[in-house]
Amino acid sequence: MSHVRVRFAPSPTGFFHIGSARTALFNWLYARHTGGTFILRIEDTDKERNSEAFLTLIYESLTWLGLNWDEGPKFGDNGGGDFGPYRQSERGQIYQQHVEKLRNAGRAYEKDGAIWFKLLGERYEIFDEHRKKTVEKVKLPPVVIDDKIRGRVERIEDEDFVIVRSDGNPVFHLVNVVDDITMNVTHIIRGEDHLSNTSKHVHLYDGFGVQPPAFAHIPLILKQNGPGKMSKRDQGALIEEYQLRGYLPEALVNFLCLLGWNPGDDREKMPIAEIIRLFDLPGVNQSNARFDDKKLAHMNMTYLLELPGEAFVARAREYFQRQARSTGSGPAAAEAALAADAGYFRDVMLLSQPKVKGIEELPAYTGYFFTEDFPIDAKVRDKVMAKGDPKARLREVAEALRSAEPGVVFASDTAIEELMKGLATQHGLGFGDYQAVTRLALSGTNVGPSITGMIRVLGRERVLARIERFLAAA
RNA sequence: GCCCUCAUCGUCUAUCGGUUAGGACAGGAGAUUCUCAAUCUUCAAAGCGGGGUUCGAUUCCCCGUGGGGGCGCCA
Repeated sequence: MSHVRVRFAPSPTGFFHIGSARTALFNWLYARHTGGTFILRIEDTDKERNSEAFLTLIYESLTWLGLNWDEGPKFGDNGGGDFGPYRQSERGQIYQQHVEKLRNAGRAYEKDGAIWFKLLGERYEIFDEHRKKTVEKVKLPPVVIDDKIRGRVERIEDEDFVIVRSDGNPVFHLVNVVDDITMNVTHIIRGEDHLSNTSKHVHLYDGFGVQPPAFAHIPLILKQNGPGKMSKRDQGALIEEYQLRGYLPEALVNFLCLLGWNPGDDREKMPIAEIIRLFDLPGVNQSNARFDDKKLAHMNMTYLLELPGEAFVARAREYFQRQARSTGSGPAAAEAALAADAGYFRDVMLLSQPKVKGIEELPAYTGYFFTEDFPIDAKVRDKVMAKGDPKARLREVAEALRSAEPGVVFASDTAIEELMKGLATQHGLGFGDYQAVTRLALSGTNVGPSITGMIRVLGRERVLARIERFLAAA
């Protein structure tokens, strides 16, 4: 166990989003890399906007991403620790004591019912153009921050600031610093949006007579379209959304690692253990990164392709179950799939695994497997039926399949392939002449898994019935 | 307006003074395949501008420009 102690300190005032997740991830990676401690602290001092639902969402999202915390609120196997409580709403006493300390040291005073932190230096008044009011400033040398990512940063803090609101509630800057002191946090890894606050925090540390911890300000994630940083309202910003869409958490984590960090070479898809081994603060980029959902989707696909078949089937089933509970057009199709024989469902999913880019494509991609009432794509039909004599080809396929040994032919893709290729050579035609129309009759479309696999999985009864029906209608 | 910060293909990025500036996603073309994907090959695509320092700057420094963040009794 190293002495490194880092924390992720979200506030439960909204959905858990990509930016927060990456901040959590980088803290977690650093803790795991150094063998240190990863602390989860809940900054729920904003009584107006807090909610238990959002709190639970934080726990669930972190857990889904695999970012387990060593200290913090209890949730599953996570949490515990000797530096609690880990929710700021339960730490009122601690803050009060620390405010007293500041007052006794002459570093805090009351004004307008609130308590202010007192900067030490020569005072003067000046009109602030931006805020349209006269403010009292303090002459002070710049605060120097030796940031682990950005290097030396200087900023002058020249105004006293509120640390306890007039309603008695302590302010973020105060509680943040007090918690980091009392929880022995050694490295503060947070978004660059806090860089300007850091001068306040350093003064606060000084007020408590404590050496500030190391700071590491990571760049922000920008929204993929339009100006500004990514916020909870942006398309694709919510972690929960990816979970719901059947994304693999390891893919999302891998993608997030690469947004602002890289191993120093060309590798992108990497096991988390390797990332932990290589991750370090100086390796984090300094410039903001734009979120790219296409690249995320690609990363997800590569993970999906490598997923063991049974795991893929389990994920698929989970997704269909969620669809069945949802509203809209999804439930009926999903229920049909879930109502099917488990072995059949499994075969269909295994057949589809190498073909889809994401779990979320599965319902649409496999729909015709689970209903006899599937639509026929008119455009595809017109195209397929236009050349040659597809009906004759289809009759040949049906006849050959009917008279074939079911236990042998329908059990093997290669047997089906040989059967169809045999027909093709026998009639001096190509495999495609048989494939296209058979696919149309069986699925109503020209997109799908291999025709041989499709025939094998659908099975003799369905295949023959579908072809018969198709021929009758055509 | 003030303060902080950043700057390589459309996007994510490699390069720690000397490279034909590399990779990935997205895009184009081709190959392969039973469709569609995947895969493989391939094409196009970048050092923001101006000054310095240096034998030599994408790389170091300065100025500008542009992006981002902050300037709450929000966190």
